[in-house]
Amino acid sequence: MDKKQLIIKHAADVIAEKGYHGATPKVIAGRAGIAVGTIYLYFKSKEEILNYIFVEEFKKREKFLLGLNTKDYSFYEKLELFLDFHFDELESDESTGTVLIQESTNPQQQSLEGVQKFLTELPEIFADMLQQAQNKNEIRALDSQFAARIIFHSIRGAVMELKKEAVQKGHEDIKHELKTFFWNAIKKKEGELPNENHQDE
Amino acid sequence: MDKKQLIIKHAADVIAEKGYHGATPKVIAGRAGIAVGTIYLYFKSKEEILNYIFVEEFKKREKFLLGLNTKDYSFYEKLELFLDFHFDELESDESTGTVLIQESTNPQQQSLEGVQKFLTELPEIFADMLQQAQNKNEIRALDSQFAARIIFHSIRGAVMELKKEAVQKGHEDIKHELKTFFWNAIKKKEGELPNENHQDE
Amino acid sequence: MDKKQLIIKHAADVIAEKGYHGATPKVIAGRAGIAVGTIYLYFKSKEEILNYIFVEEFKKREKFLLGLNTKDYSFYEKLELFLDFHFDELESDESTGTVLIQESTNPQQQSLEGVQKFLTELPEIFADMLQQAQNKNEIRALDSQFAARIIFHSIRGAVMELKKEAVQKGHEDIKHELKTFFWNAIKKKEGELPNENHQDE
Amino acid sequence: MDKKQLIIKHAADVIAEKGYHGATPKVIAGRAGIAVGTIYLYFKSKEEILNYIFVEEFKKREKFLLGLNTKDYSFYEKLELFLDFHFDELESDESTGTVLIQESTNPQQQSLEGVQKFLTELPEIFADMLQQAQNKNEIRALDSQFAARIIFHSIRGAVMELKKEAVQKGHEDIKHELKTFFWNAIKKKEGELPNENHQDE
DNA sequence: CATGAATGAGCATTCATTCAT
DNA sequence: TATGAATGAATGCTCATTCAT
Repeated sequence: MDKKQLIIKHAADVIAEKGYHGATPKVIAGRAGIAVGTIYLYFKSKEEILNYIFVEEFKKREKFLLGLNTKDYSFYEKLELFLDFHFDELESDESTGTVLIQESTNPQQQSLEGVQKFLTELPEIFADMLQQAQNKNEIRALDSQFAARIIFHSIRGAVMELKKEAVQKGHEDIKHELKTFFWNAIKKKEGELPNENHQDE
Repeated sequence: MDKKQLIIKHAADVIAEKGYHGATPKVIAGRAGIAVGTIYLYFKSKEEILNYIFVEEFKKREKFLLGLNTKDYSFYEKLELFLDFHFDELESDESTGTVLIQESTNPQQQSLEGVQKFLTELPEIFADMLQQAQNKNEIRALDSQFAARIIFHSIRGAVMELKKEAVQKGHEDIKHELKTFFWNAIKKKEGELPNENHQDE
Repeated sequence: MDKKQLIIKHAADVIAEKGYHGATPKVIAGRAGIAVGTIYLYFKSKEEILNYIFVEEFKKREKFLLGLNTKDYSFYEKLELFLDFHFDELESDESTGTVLIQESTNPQQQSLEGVQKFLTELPEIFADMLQQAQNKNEIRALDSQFAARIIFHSIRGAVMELKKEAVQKGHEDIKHELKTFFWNAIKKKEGELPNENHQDE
Repeated sequence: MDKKQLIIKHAADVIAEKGYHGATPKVIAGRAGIAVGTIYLYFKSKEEILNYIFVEEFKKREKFLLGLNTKDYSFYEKLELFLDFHFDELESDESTGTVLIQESTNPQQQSLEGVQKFLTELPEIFADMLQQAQNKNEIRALDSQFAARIIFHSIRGAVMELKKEAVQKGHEDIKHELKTFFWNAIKKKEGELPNENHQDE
């Protein structure tokens, strides 16, 4: 197995478990069954490990999202496919998902190139998709930038919850719930805000 | 001036800026214009400062939410009032809001009583409100626990974004956008999921 | 009650219990029911408290020993009276005795005037007594300086033991054992205890 | 060179000189010519260093004393051999001896396994030897437990004195004085030192 | 390539002492 | 006198990083 991937894998495990600061190179090396020094043959610093994780995961999602745009999907289909992709990723590698969510909130980590990309470029692509959907009249009028971020962070939140509740509910149910939730939030059609209704009365 | 509040205030500032680990007692004391030792006159440990912040903020929100339930508001009104309250809090004390969002994701902090309350009891109260709204037929059928958490974390996410973009958009606009978003996501009435529509075609 | 004595009393208690370094002014003040600042009205420093204890206890013993020399006792009688005096002191104020033994071994404390006196002048007086006894042919030939110190430290050791064993044996028994032990060690030739001789006469 | 022994050696030096509390890891490391962190590669804490010293020295003495019992020595010979052994140890490593005596009186250190063993098990073995000697009629009737402790602590005291007086008197003289002192204190009846008897034969 | 002992700046915390009240 | 909140130097210990083997 590629040693760089071996390190990344165990680093993600330990960071997910103990947080970035609790994850010492010694512990990561121990888990990976290698020497501390070996980590520094593949990464310049501990920070770079985290950065690498974010860069890799960003690339995967970016590629997928850009790929979606080349095909002739409705926005709802895109949303669905992206959520499926996202959840599949999380299922296949739980700790990496946790790390993405956990460590992106830390201000000291937000200067990392990978974290920054993950946090700004990904919602950006998503916002573009929302804007196109709006142009095509597939969804209601909304601030696409803002809505993209709400959705992006809601997914983060949903994932956080999933860790906690020892999964009473299956991933499938949660995905469905999320899709419905978001679709209702952004879809075209009926319904003004109730207080506008109130004002009519 | 109350020294405990002085410490809390500057601790929140520094934690918001540098993260919990970057916020050393030395720096906090420096900002507050007091000696390091003084911190430990009011708090048993650095951890206790963070915990205190969470406990206090939890109490405020709990009180407000429980207060809402005693009055005869529609769910939409409740949602609106809570968002108003929440955003007002954040506006009046930006760093505390940042801390709440930032530090609640760290696994090492999640064992703190205050963090735990904030992360579990608050969505719980919110879930109760959603459940009642469902019973009264105010909103569509949904998993109230899960929806509560999506909303809760979306607010967290929205707040995170607000910090970043040097507020191109005003709080008022964001509040309105969020209200609309959530209300559409959960309101009664029209509209099945589009793919169900597709299947009909 | 004299406040200086009040402080000394509780300081001795705490030092006996936790050692000099474990005895913080805060704890001492707490036990004495006074404020920390008050201690510093009566003592220049924490070190001075310890010094004061040693000086006071040294004075008591010095006075007693010098007093013995003015009277016409046999050496055995003197030894007996001194042991009685010493044990009586310990019984009436256990923690002070513990402090004397405990803290005199610490090299950082040995520069204190009081500790130094206790550790050097007291055995010196005792050595003089031994020397006189030798001159009068009451005891065997020995190095009086050295013997004085052996005896002095044996008493310290005996006292240390007394603390530990929850006193299975009474003070009286221990005193008798010590007297016999020392007397045999230094007496002229074989023979009975001198006061047994006296009783015979 | 073994680094654990290097640390122990310099730790003992510094503790002997400044006491346990004055011996900071920084100073110990400085003396040993290593970094502070290196200490913690070999010892879990500063306390463990002290404990290790006591455990090691206890083992040495225990082994020697138990070894004596397997051979057919008279008690006087045993006493003599033990004193010789003890003083040889002290001569070859002065600071360790000082530490044993100095730090065993501190109540906070007395909970350490090694200190406890040194202070209770060693006199216990000695007491057994005294009891056997009594049974064989080699020495007078006495409380073997108590006498063992007097002797044990007298040796401690004698050692303490030795440090101080810049050794006016040689170790040999002191050993002889101690042997005579103890032998007189415990021997059967009047009489000469046993080895003088031996020489007579 | 791989190792892991060694490093030392930096951390959270304590506590003897002061001083305005 | 008496107070006790405030101080900040100093403590024991950790951990990201290096480098000789």
